[in-house]
Parts: sequence; structure tokens; C-alpha cells
Amino acid sequence: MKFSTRAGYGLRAMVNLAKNHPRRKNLQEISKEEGMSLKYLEQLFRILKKNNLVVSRKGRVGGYVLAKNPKFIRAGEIIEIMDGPIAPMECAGGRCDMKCSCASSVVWIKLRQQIKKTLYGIKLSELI
Amino acid sequence: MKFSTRAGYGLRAMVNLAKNHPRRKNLQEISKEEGMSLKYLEQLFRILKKNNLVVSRKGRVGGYVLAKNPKFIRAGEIIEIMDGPIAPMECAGGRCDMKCSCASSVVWIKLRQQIKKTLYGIKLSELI
DNA sequence: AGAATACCTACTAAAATAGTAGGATTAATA
DNA sequence: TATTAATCCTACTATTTTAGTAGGTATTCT
Repeated sequence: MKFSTRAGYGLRAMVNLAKNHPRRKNLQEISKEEGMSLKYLEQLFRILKKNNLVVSRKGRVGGYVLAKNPKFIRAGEIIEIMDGPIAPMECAGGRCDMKCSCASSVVWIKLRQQIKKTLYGIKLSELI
Repeated sequence: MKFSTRAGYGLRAMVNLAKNHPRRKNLQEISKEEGMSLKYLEQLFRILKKNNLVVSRKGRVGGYVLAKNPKFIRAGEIIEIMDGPIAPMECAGGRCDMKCSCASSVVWIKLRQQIKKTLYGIKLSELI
């Protein structure tokens, strides 16, 4: 059981931005500070932007800012965006194609609730 | 974020055995009932046996039984055995090789605790 | 002796992951 | 206007993980 490193990097980058909020910051800086490849960061931020977590500015003094105050961004949002929906098992995602009433699906459904509760219970502002 | 299907199958197989406890049951029956390949089940049970969750008997009337009463087997045990240790991110497993004090690791460490708590809070006997 | 069972090793096809590469676009500044 | 520094975009690729399959051996009851 693992979350992708993409989710890890995404979260770290967002925390980094949050520390700087509400000033703009460019990816080269983040890249240096966090020790991640610039090219890879660009990809990650495309995703973050597409999902309205950050706002960008192009050109010479370009860069990124958080789209909202870090008080209103939850760790869960970031992680689900980077990693896909939280669903520890197929059946927990909604439908279980078993004919039998599969007793073990209880485990996955309960677990999913707990993970979401935990992850959406953490604000970005708490991580600064 | 997903657990492997191996963990899912393992759990289902264990629930199946638990329903039968303390009688012995062979893999062909389980295979039919749960709709999983016999050959694959054999592999899974090798792992379960190696980790002392089940006890086997060879030969004509062979089969498997739970090694303990289902009251004393936790969903978490089975899942960690089939899927590897619960560690949603590298850094949550113990060591984080970041020089900086990585603020986001808090998330993974807290999450790990919650997942373990949830999964070890469920007894096999509750799933029958 | 035969049949049914667990046990073991090795292989493989497909999917997901974690990036890299090379360029196009935009906007401030010299 | 030319340069430069930033975001933006598409495509590719090597590696790893996953989810099984295949074929055979060992054991034990009848």
C-alpha cells in the first residue's frame, strides 16, 4: 500500500508555496529548495493548476500562487488530485461486482472513510 | 492509492475459512465459492501459511484451517502480510532522507497511524 | 496402485510509475 | 525590438509492480 511519489511531491510543493503565501514564486526556486527536477515540477503544476489549486503567471516575472488561503486547502484535496480518488480497493469505490454479499468489503469501505476523514482533516495552513 | 488485489483476495479467502472454522477446507472449494483461480490461491496460501495464519494438511483429505480463533486474527495482520507493511509514503515507514525538516511528512505519519488503527481494530470474527 | 491434495519454482503479459526531452508561448526588460 | 526568463504542452521511455499462468513434485488417504 503506497501513495504515489507524485502525491508526495505535490504536497511538498504546495507546502512550500503556502509558506510563501500570498507572494508569487517560480518553479526554479521551488526546484532548488525541494531538490526536485524542474521539468517534473512543471508537470505537477499543470495538474495543480488544472484543478484550481494554484494560479499562474507567465513570462519574465512569472510563477505560481495558491489559489486560496492555505486555511481553506486540505491535504486530502491535493492528494486526491495528484493520486486519483481515494479507494483502497475497487469495491470501496462504489460498486462491488460480487454476487455474494462480500463480507470483506466492509473493511475497505470503513478504511476509505477513515483515510478521507484523516486527510481532509488536515489543512495546508497547519503544515507551515 | 490502492491496496493490491492480492490483499483483497487474501482477506476474502480468510473470511471464507473463518466461516468454516475450525473445520478443514480445501482450496478447490474455496476456489469455486470465491471464483478465484486454484493456482493463484495456492500461491496466496503459501504466504499465509509461512506467516502462521493458517495450518495445512497434505494428501487425500488435506486442506487448510485457521491457525487461531478468528477472534484473535485482525484484518490488519492479513493485509500487511499480503501487501507488505502499511506505509503510505517512504518517510512514514521510519526514515526520511530529507535534510530539511519536511513538514508534509506529518501527514503521512498521521495517516499511517490511522490506517493501522482502523485495520487492526477489525477482527476476522466480525466479518463472518 | 491410484487419486486428490498441498507444495514449489519459474516464467510472462500488461499496467502503472516516475520521470526525461524538446520545444512553443508569453511577458517583462534592456 | 531583441533578449531572456518564466510557464505551458506533447510525446516518449525505462523501470518496476502486479496479477496471474504453467508445469511439475511430494504427501497421504483409500
